[in-house]
Order: sequence, then structure tokens, then C-alpha cells
Amino acid sequence: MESPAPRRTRIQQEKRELILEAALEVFSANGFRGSTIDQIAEAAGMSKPNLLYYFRRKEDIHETLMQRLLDTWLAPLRELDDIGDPMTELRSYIRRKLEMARDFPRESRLFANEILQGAPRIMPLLEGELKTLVDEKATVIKGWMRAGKIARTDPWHLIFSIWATTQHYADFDVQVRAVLGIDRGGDGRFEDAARFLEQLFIEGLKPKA
Amino acid sequence: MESPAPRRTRIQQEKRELILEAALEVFSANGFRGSTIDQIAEAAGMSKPNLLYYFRRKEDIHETLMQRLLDTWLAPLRELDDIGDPMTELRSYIRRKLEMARDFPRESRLFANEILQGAPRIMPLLEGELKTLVDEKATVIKGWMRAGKIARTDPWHLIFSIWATTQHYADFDVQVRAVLGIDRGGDGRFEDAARFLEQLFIEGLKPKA
DNA sequence: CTAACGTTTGTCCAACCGGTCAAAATTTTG
DNA sequence: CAAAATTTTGACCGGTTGGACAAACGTTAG
Repeated sequence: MESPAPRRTRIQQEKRELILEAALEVFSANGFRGSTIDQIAEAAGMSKPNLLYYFRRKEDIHETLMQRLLDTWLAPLRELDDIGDPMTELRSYIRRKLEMARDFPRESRLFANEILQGAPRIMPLLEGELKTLVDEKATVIKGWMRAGKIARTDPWHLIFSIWATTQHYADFDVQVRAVLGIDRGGDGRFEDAARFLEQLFIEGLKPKA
Repeated sequence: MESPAPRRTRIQQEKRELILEAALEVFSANGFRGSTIDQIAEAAGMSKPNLLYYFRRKEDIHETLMQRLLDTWLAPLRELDDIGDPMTELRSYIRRKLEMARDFPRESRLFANEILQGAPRIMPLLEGELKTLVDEKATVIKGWMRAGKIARTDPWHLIFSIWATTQHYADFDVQVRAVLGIDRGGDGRFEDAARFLEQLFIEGLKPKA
């Protein structure tokens, strides 16, 4: 499956890292087809042929980026665990996801771009790894519902709604800022969002009687 | 501002419509830069020069599409009115938005694509028309809160969360279907989503004591 | 010093893409 | 029918882009 241990020098590691950082910047702002190798090379401070020495094809950069992305992107959901108090667990999950939207908006946009285009390069991962993980967590949530800890609803759509509301602040950032205006669209918007989402989900999921 | 009444023949009207329909299909699937005039022309069943006879530049097609889009896209929010019961109004708004995600996913994706790229072509509209409309509706919602009809929260973020959760089912459709799997990812997913969102928002916004 | 290896760059190419143009085909009008 | 106006197309152009390549540069080890 994977190229077996591509044995790389320290310089290669560093340069590849530099390129990936530059590519994340460029891809997330312009999409895959909207980005050129030249742009990435310039952002990484090297010539185009030099960049192509480290990544043979434009697609290779994108692929490497996507693979790394998925791991870190799903980390918060993996942490959602059965041991703590359900409401607390959900609140932390929402907070962590919102923090990721705030701290890693480029990653969020890269991912959104890929899904919007129909996920041509990561469809197997969605149907495999992602589905498995979500199904597993849905079972956990169902347990909480059966135990009367949170209100009964559809766990899958609950997860979707958390993804949607939190990632919205990364993917639709320009719209959020435009609507909030100069005064309310500053750094405080994430705290406002956190307060609102916490209230919405906590109240919306309180077990009924 | 606008070209004054471009006096078009019936054929021109029809062909332009045909092109716009084809362009919506192509743009929403590949983004602006990811789409070629040839693709659109082929989807519209005509040659590239012929298409360029009706729209001089690729950007003109996109611009026309975006202008039309915004009107229909904001219609549900415009309908949100002060006269009815607040909870009923909000529930209808959510339902209408979700129906739009179901019935016009291409429009939703076109819009998402534009925002993701930083909204280069519609920024003025976001800061102008859209912000004005949202501010106006936020005032209405604030009135409901003061009257004790719904819980007190941030009206802007409430609107954002409705946008995010409903449009998610259009923009991230492939992911939703991949995660739900064959059995649960069929046509019923919108009804499940409607039920879940209704519960989340209704319970989450019930006035406290 | 020099051979070997890894790195960097200038140059080039073929494919693609947005858009032009003039001529041909078609439709409309008198 | 014939002239005028509109619509359609093939051929073409200049700029961009992904990628190839060989030569140059630098570094390390014998």
C-alpha cells in the first residue's frame, strides 16, 4: 500500500515541510485547480523545478496534505469518550472543534474544498475510517440517551450539526465577518460563538423529564 | 448601474438560460477556476465560440449566476416575519432552508465555493445588502427575546447556526451520505435531519422559566 | 584534490485555456 | 425571393501551466 519507508535526509524533511506549509496556504485560499506550482514554490521560497525535486507532481503535495489533515482533523472526535459526564464530554467536543476552526482555518477550508468537489481523492477514507469512527461514537451517544443522560435524538445528525456549526466559522469566515461588521467581527466573535453554541446544544439536548 | 434593458430576442433568452443552467452544473461541481468554457459549452450543447456569443467572458456567466442566486437564496430569511408566533416562524425558516439545501444543492455549493475563496466577487453584497438584512432580522429576534418568547442568546450567531446546519446537507452531501451509509443515506436523510434540527432548535431556544 | 552524491536552477515543451475573428449558415424581414 | 440581421462554427492566437531535463552548484568523503 504505502511506499516502504522513503528514507529521507534531514534537509529533505525540512524542505518537504516547508513546501507543505506553503501549499496549505495556497491550496486553502485558491482550491486545488486554482493554485499553481509557481505560487506554492514562491510561497516556499524556492524555484519551481526545485519544488518538483521534492514532490514529483502537484497532486502528490495535495495528497500528502490531505492524509495528514484527516488524522488531526478527527482527533477531537476520537477523544469523545464514554467515561466522563455526557454533557461535559459534548461541551468539550464542541469547544475543541470551535478552537480548531479558530486556530486551523486553512485546514478546515482545504477539507471543505475537497468535499465540495465531491471528495474525489478521499472518498474511500470517508466511507471507511470516518464512517467507522462516527458509527462508533454514535453508539456511545445512544448509550447516553438510553441512560437518560441526554435527550433522545439522532446521534449522526447531532454530530453533523456540531461539525457544521463549528466549521462554519472557518469556512465561511469572510461572510461571518462581513455580517458582524467591524465592531462585532473582531477577535471576540469566537467567544460569542462558543457561548451561543454551548447554550444551544446544552439546552437543546437536556433530557426531557 | 445596470445595462439599461438589453432588449433580447426569444432565442437569446432561451440560449442564455440554457447556458446558465449548464454553468450552474459545472461551476458548482468544479468551482470557478476549475471549470472551463468548453465544459460549460458542451454541457449546454453548443460550441465554445457560440457560447461566447451570448456571454462575452467567463466571468459574465458567473456574475449573472451569482446575482440571481443571492435573491432566491435570501428569500427564506426575508420571509421571517414579526407577525406570527416566534417559535413557529423559526421552525418554518429552518424547514425552508433545509428544503432549499435539498432542492437546490448546486446553488448552495456555488455560493459556498465563492465564500470559501474569500468572496472576491460578492464582498460588497455581503457587507451591504446581506448585513442589512441580517441586522434587521436580528432586531426582530431580539424583540422576541425581550418579550420572553424565546431564550436570550446572540441572534446573529443563531442565524449563522441555522445557515450552517441546513446548508451542510447540500455542501457536504457526499460526506453525509458516506457516513450514513447505503441504508440510512437515502432520500430519508432530509427528513431525519429536519426532525433533529427542529428538536435541537426548539428545545435549545425555549424561554427559561 | 577529486569522485560521488545530493541539491538547485535556466531552459524548454506540449497541453490547455480564455478569447478573437472572419466566414458560413440560418433566420427574419421587406 | 432577396436583402438584412442574427446565429453558428472552424481556425487561430497569446498566455499560462504542469512537468521534463540536463547542466551547474554545493557538499561530503576517500
